[in-house]
Amino acid sequence: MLDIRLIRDTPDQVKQRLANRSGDFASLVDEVQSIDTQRRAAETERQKLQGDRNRISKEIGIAKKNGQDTSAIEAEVRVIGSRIEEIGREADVADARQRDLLLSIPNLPHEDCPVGSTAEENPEVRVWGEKPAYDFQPKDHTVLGAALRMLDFEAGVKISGSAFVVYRGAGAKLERALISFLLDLHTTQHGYEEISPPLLVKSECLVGTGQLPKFGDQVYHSAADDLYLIPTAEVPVTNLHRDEILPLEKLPVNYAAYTPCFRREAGSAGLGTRGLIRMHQFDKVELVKITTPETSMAELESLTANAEKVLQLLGLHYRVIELCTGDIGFGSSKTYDIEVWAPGQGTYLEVSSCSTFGDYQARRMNLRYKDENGKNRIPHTLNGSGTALARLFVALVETYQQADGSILIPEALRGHFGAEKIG
RNA sequence: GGUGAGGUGGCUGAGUGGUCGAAAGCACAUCUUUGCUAAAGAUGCGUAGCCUUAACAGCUACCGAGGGUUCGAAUCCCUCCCUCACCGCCA
Repeated sequence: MLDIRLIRDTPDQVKQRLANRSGDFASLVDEVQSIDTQRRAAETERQKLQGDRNRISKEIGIAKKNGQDTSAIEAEVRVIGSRIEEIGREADVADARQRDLLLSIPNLPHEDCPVGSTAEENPEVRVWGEKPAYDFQPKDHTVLGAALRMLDFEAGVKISGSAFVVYRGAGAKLERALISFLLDLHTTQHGYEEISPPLLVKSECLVGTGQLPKFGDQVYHSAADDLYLIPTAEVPVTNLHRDEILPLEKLPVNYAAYTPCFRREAGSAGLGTRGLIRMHQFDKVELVKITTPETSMAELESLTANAEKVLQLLGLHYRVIELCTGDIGFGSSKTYDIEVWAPGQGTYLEVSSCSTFGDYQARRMNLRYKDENGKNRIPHTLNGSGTALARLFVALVETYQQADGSILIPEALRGHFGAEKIG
């Protein structure tokens, strides 16, 4: 969430920067401001009264020790007590309301973030490789997957409904090989620590990373236990340090985690019509960093480079775009998307979204670090997919398909897959 | 799931209704002294909020969480959570 002091001191600047996002947040900022004023007035009054009560209660203790009658003075404190209760309720209500409001206001886009209103205005940052040429009509991964008995969409529907899939045979093995290839790359070449977190988390975690309270309809929830299925490993992994004060030496923190991800995709158009591209459950290797504010922008570049390395090693053509202010996520202050080319689709597919959240998530989860002067400061959090598996699977299979319907395994993956081709 | 024990500051640990935000020790920081790969002493050393300031200071809250009793709660009562041990069940 945003720093209330920033809103208090420079409300117009805050509103101006939020105005570049999609959605209107000016009225929320106004409301936070007026609640904050009320809250502080009530808080000040409460604290003054509490001080009075503490002082007089001490006097009662002393008087009683001296054997004096204290009934009059006790009655006086009783009046103060009921007043404290009254004003305290006001303060608590205002405090809760203020927190709710702050949790509903998105992060400020970074100064570097290109201004724009829709995805069409996202600038292309760079392109790697080029679209492969085929002397035959490249097939869609659903066709290839069915022919090679790798993907069974009917079985997914039978077991769990639309937008679920069963990987089988070489498909299941390819998925597994990709996971271990990605984890090995990031842990041995890029310096990340591997994390295997719980897939069910408490609501506090989702508040911490920003999915709650606004996007509760997008996550699966087990009401009986009040636990949520993670929509991304970002949630449990970033929250590893919720409510902690990290020593400076521990920064930057670099974590890589493979997990399945679960998304309800409520309101998404085209669910279930395009093979693996948008599923309720998909695998992903996520990269998470916690850094000092001074280094976060450089770390965003290296995080993005780490994710790009995956596609480079697999020889997949991709481009990097930067999201404009109208398209970045709720908690993000700057985001790069990596889109891989899928020949069978004839489109680019987003396989990674690399963002810095500035101190936005850290403030929500009360995460801090001690700086060189021993002062508590708020670190920056970053994350990016390194990469999403289902779409990577699509790009890989479609890119390396051969005229005879078989699929070549790129060299970098052969050690993990244990064969040179499928089919 | 059952029974028992317990949750106090970075750690250990005292504190069962009244100057307790909390003794003591350890760790840590600064300073002093002696000197040499260490010792002694002094001082300081939690988090958040409010109010202020050039800066300091001051006030309030926090002893697992929430509620209750009371003029006053770390301390008494209730509910919940967690940890440990043993038992049961189980991949």
